[in-house]
Amino acid sequence: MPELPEAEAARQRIEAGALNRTITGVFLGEVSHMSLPSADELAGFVGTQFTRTQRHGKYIFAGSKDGPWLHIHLGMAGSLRVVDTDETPPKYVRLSIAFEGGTQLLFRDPRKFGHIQLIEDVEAFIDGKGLGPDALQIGDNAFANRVGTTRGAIKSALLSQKKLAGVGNLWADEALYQTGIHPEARACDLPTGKIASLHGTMRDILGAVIDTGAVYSKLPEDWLIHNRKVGAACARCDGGEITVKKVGGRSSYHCPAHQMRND
DNA sequence: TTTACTGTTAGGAC
DNA sequence: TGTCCTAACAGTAA
Repeated sequence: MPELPEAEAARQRIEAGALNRTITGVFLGEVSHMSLPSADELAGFVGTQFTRTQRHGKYIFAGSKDGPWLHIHLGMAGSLRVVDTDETPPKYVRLSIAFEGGTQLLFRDPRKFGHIQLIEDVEAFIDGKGLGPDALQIGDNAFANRVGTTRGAIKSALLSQKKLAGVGNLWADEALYQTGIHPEARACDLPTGKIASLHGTMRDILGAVIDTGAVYSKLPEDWLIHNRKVGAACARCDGGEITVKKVGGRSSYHCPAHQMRND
C-alpha cells in the first residue's frame, strides 16, 4: 500500500538488510507487461554492493558506489522485503536480488503497476519527472505557495506529485480528516492558518506511519484509516458518519460533519 | 459476474 | 501556457 511512508519503510529495510553485501545473483519472475530492466542489464549488479539509498516522495533508489542506481517505484501494490534465501518465496515476486550470506531482497508486485529502472543520476531523474519537494522536507512557505494557491480542490492539490511528492489517496484523506477540511474545498480559498495546520498534520501523519514501519494496526484508533468505510461512525465527532465521494477521480472518504467546505 | 482499488501518465478540455 | 479531469494500465478480492 505504497505512498511515502511505505516507500520510506521499504528504503529502511534495504538500508538495514541489503546494504554493503555482495550481490551474488539477480532473478526476474513473471514480468510480462512490466517496465523493468532486462536480465542482462541487471546482471551488471552481480559482484557489486549497494552502498547507499535515497527516497524522494514515493520513489526509492538504491545505488552502488560508482555504478548506476536501481530505481524502484512500488506502484499500487508493490512491496520490498529482505528475507533468508532458503525461505519459501511468496507469490508475485517480480525481482529478487540475492546477497552473500544467504539473504535476498524481494520485490513483490501482484498488480504489476510498479516499475524498476537503472539510472545514473538521482537529482536529474527527479527533475526529469518534474516532482515537487518531498512531502517530509517541504517548508511552510513552499507548502503554502504550492498547495495553498491551487484553484482546484485541496484533495487534488495534495495528490499532485508535481506540487509535493509522496502523498497518495490514503494519507491525503487522513490529513484532511484530521485537519477538518472537506476534500472538495478550494485550496486557494482556505485561510492561511488552515493551510499551515494542514501542513503540520500531514507531516505528523507521515512521520507517525513511518515510525510504525507502515503497520497500520499500530496507528491511533481515532484515525480515519481504521474507519475508512461508508457508514462507519466518525471517531472525531459526535454523530458524524463517514461517506465517500469522488474528488479528482479518487475515492475520498471523509466525515461531512466535521470536515468543512468553504464555498 | 461485476466492481473497485492506496499510482502514474497521456491526451483532451477549458 | 497552465490547470484540471478522465481513461487506461493488470490483477485480485469482495
